Amino acid sequence: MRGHILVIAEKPKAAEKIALALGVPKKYRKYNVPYWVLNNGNKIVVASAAGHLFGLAPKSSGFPVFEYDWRPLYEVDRDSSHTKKFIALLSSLSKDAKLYVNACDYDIEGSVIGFMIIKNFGDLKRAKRMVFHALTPQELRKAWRNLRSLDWEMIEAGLARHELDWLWGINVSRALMRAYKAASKKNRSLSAGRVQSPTLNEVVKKEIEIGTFVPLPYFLVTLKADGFTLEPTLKFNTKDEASVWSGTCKGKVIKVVENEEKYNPPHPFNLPDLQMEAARLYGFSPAKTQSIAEDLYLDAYISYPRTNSQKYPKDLDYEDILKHLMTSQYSGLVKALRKETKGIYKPNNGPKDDPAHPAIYPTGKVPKSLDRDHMRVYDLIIRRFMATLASPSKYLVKKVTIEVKNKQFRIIGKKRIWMGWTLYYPYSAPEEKPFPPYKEGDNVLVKCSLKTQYTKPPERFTKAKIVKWMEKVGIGTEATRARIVETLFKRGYLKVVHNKVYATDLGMGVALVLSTYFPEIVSVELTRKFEEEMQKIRMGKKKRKEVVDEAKNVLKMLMEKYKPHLKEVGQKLAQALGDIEPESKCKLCHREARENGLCYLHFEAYKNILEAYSMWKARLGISFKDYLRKLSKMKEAGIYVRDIASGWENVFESRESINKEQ
DNA sequence: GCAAGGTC
Repeated sequence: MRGHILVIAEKPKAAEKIALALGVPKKYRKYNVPYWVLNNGNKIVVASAAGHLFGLAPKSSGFPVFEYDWRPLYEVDRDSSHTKKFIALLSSLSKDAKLYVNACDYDIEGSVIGFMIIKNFGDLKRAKRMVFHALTPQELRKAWRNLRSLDWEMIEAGLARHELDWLWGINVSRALMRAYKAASKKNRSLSAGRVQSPTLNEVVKKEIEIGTFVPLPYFLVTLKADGFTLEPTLKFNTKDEASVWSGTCKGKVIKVVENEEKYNPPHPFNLPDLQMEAARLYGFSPAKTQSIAEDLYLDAYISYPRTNSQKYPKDLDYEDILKHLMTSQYSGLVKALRKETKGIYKPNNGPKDDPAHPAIYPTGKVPKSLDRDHMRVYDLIIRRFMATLASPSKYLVKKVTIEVKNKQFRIIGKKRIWMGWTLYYPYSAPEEKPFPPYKEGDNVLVKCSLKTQYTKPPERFTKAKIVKWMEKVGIGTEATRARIVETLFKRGYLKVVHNKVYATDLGMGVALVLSTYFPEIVSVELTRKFEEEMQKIRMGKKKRKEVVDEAKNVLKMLMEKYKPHLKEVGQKLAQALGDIEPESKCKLCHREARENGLCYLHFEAYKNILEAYSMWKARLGISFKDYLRKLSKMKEAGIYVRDIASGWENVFESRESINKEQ
């Protein structure tokens, strides 16, 4: 192995593609890890990492802690024992190499992964960076001809990202644990971080909103003709306004338009879209879908799933994939697709992109047997793939405009006249609606019905919706979001009932403590700030040390301010976990009383009840007592609102207060 | 023991 060039990829799949692009490689195995050797004038050895092989570890168990080391990941993290054999191989292949090429993904993490390997086992003075944005042979050969010097700014930015997350995460987590231990004498894993804490805070905000929600009454008038509902329905604040629309009225058809509407195929799957669909159709959590997709990937049934892209690779051989699928249960659909496209495949690529990986597609390898859940995800991917290549679906749409009391309403009928992509992926096909039988000039009898309705609280999160929210606000990555949501459950901050997410007392307590003492960490802005700092380092405008020192100073200051409150914070957390009782209890629950003898949740509900009454009185003319009676039984009303409403006389003891409110 | 980020 003397004098070879060692090329380091981020993962085995990429290593293989690089090796195949650079020549005719021979595949070897050592420590059960594959690597490739080829000769194109130089002896080239292509091997790979498996993501990060090194991680940060504290130098002490103190608090706060600002000293850390880079250590092999398998020493630091129990779940990373598989990285040991990669380290062993890379260490062995690094001996006597004349050049080291970092060929990991071209992003700050890839720069760190390759850098740590070369730093530990090779020689940074004889190192180069290979820069490519797709794993196609052309792109890889071009990158090989244009090897760059080591990308120090990217490396520094990546190292800083690790250090900042570590400093914030470990210190704030320890702050929580120290406080809890001081109050309860118990050890318990508590945590906080740049991504998990804003996520927790968002769920807690919604929990409080739902729990203290007071519905407002309004009046809804629905118009119907021959069983068809007219759009829109009418909303009124008072019964008087609504009563104009009652009984049977005359309507006249003033316009009938029939035309064809086209619906384009869906976009190729990225991971968030796949997770949403699996959640919608099968109730799978994002973590479950991701883990299944990873299994399918490792068995080579589908392409790399941890992607945000909605675009297939430019040179993807669609016919080749379909040809293989002919031997599967999908052969009927493949035939139909070939027929309608005449073999010309133009995917409906979406707008989202990912520098490292294309959208998810099936490789064509047909699984022999899959369990039910794997089959469901595989089926979604196959069908979605075919649908993206198919033609738009067509619907005949009949829009009838009916005038009633000088106001225009519509009835819309929809009939599918061309299946198009909905044949392959029926799960998001637009719904058919019966055709209204009217023609222009028809007189129709319209029946009005009046209903009292109540506004609804915001919808609860599902796990999939949390992941979607994280994506929307730009925190976490494809690979980490679902995992971080699971962390919140593992900590006992969140729980799930019938697929809906609830914040626990502990979760609410932690969110409250963090918002009070470490507001930065519950804000998505911390991620923005990190990103700006990384950008500055990459542009050479700032040094890693400056950025890290600034963070250390901010944290030192926050911890100094926090320390005097350690005891009360600990008590709060211990109360939330039921380890200790509060000194003065809320009149309605086990929580600590704050105002009017109520905890902060019941007090918030109390305020909302008082505030909403004027609206109820104006709209329904209801007495305060009846208002409370009604609220106590409404499912739309928050749980704390119902507690207050049904316990009002015990809590406030008097009709006097009731009369006063009237 | 605690983060977030890669990937087996």
